[in-house]
Amino acid sequence: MRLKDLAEHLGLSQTTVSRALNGYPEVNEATRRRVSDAADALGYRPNASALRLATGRAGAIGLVLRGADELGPHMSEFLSGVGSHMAAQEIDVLVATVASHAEELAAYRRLAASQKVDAVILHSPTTRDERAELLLELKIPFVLHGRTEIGHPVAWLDIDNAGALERATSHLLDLGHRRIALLNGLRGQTFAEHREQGYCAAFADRGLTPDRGLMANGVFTDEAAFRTAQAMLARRPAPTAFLAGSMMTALGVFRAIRQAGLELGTDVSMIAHDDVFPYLNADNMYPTMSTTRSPIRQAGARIADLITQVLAGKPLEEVHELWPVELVLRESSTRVRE
Amino acid sequence: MRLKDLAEHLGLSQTTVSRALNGYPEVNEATRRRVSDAADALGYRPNASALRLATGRAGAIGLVLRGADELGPHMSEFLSGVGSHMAAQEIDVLVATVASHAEELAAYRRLAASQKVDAVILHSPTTRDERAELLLELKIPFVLHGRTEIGHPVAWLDIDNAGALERATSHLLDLGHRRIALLNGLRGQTFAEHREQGYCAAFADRGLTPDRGLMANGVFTDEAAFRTAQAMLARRPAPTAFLAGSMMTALGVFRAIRQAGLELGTDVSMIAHDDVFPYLNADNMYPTMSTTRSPIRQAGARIADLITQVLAGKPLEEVHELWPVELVLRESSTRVRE
DNA sequence: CGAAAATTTGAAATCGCTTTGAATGCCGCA
DNA sequence: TGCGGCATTCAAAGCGATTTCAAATTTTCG
Repeated sequence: MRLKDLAEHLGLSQTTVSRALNGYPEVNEATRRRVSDAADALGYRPNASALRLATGRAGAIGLVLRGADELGPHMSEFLSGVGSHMAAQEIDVLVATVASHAEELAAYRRLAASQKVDAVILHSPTTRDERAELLLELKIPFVLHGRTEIGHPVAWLDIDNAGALERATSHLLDLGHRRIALLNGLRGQTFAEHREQGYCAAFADRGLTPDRGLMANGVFTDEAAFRTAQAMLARRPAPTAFLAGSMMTALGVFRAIRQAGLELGTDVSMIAHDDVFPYLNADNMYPTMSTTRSPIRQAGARIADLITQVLAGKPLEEVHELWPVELVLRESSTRVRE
Repeated sequence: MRLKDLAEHLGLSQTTVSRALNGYPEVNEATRRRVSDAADALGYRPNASALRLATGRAGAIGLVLRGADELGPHMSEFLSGVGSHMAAQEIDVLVATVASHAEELAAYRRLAASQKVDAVILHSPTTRDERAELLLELKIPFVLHGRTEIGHPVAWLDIDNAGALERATSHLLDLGHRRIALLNGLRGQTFAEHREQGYCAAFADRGLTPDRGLMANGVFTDEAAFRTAQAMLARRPAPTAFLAGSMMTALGVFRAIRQAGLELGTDVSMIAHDDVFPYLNADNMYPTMSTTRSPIRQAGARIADLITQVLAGKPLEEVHELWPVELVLRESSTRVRE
């Protein structure tokens, strides 16, 4: 069913039918009704490629995922947040997966050259993100999930990682902990730097300095966390508290604690960052897990929103959102016990 | 940079340039070289919409995700498997998210009507999957991840869930377990039915009958698993072994076991199904987890492959793959101890 | 050498839509 | 009656690629 068929069926020109369906004012209300009824009845929908070619809009946004390891379970949540908002706008989401940084850059170049997307979502930025610079150069609008420091203004949405870690660390310090291990993300990632800043700030506020040996950078897998935590617990004096970068990290740390013959929430404390996965609930862990909490799905939905604003022409300087992070105290964080 | 521009730049017609780039035989080798060099140098890539319109191929496949709860962490792995293979073919992956079954059907109708995709990947089928029937009716080619029983032949790739559970159950029976709890997926899902069949078959082989009260259906979240396992452990006599439907399920069961004051691998055994997430490793759990193992990422990559075969015209009857599932024995499954 | 065949190139039609610019019909009003 | 103005409708020209069909050039060979 093409526009032409529909037009013939109705005894109208393509022009009129097109206008009727797209809500142009110069078409008779009776005609419009007739057209849109027929379109519904016949299940007409414009051919996407033709529409895109004619309008010059791709009607799609891109999301490039690099290696599942880095993304882990976050992505499906984030994606469903994005998707829910995009569907309403008749914009689809193109997901490309790449293996390396170089491939990722190439992917953006391809997207730009073939004009497959109107904008992209950029995530997991580094402090000075090369991809962001490339996107600016390619003139692909984008919204950044996170922050980066490059010359130009960019649209971004981020959670207050520094604030979250400052509060979490402060809380542990207030409970008397002094040797607090930080299992952070990879060095260079903006969020990891911010978390470190927050962590250090809490110490500094109290005239204390953190132990460098208790600050680790790595991927957020149970395995990496297990190894790191195990090594740290073997030190003397051992840390009395852990700040875990993600729920997967928390699982690994938890395992290390048990294997060391210690008890979480009694001998050792932990606060983990929780992106809120529906299939893994901090509240249902045993003991229940204290967390810094920020739903990643909502962030995805909001970013989708911001993308449409950017595409509508809103100045990038005005598209900045810093979301606060809740500190939810549960059983895993308790007063130090030496 | 349009084809026209490139053609003018080279002093050639669009026809020739197009042919040169698309590998048609009737173009002089010297010309072809000249053209493709220029294309590379200038970074020319055909406009995707125009290309699609002209060729009638959408150059994309669709993947509709319904509610993150059902998918959980599986999807990002699966997706990266799919994506890696599709990128090579210059086919992109369109991900749509929907909230309900009805929305999902509507999404397929939209995809069909607007011809946004050449094919789709259908996953998590029910025994008689309505979506599969719709796709046939809409004449959208698809490959099913899983199996379903509808009138027509469909292309599918599935893992041998029945075989996997039969072996896992048999193993537990051989270890002397008789009260083996099965934490299965939702009723109606094909894989859940298959798993139940395998489970029952193992009992039947030994002239035994499983306890219906130990067969539960639910979503694969730690929370659901925890509740179910907790309830089952409260029964008398209590189950001595668990078959967990996923790694998330395993975490929940594990927690229930500990909370009941029991020890996994000693008092209670468990075998979990492992889809192999890079961020959660059965080998690194404590105790290490016995699993039925089948990497979902590979399945995604292979399905991408099958899609291209189907699009190339391979008869659906010939596109069937049943993947065996490994049974990996580790510390969590031991001889029963009454 | 010259006609036929083979090779190489190009002009124009096509894909299905939007949008420009023109045409039609109808009304009111002088 | 006639004409400007308004409300509607339409024919045709894009959008940027592929592809058909024809033309130009070169090669082959009797």
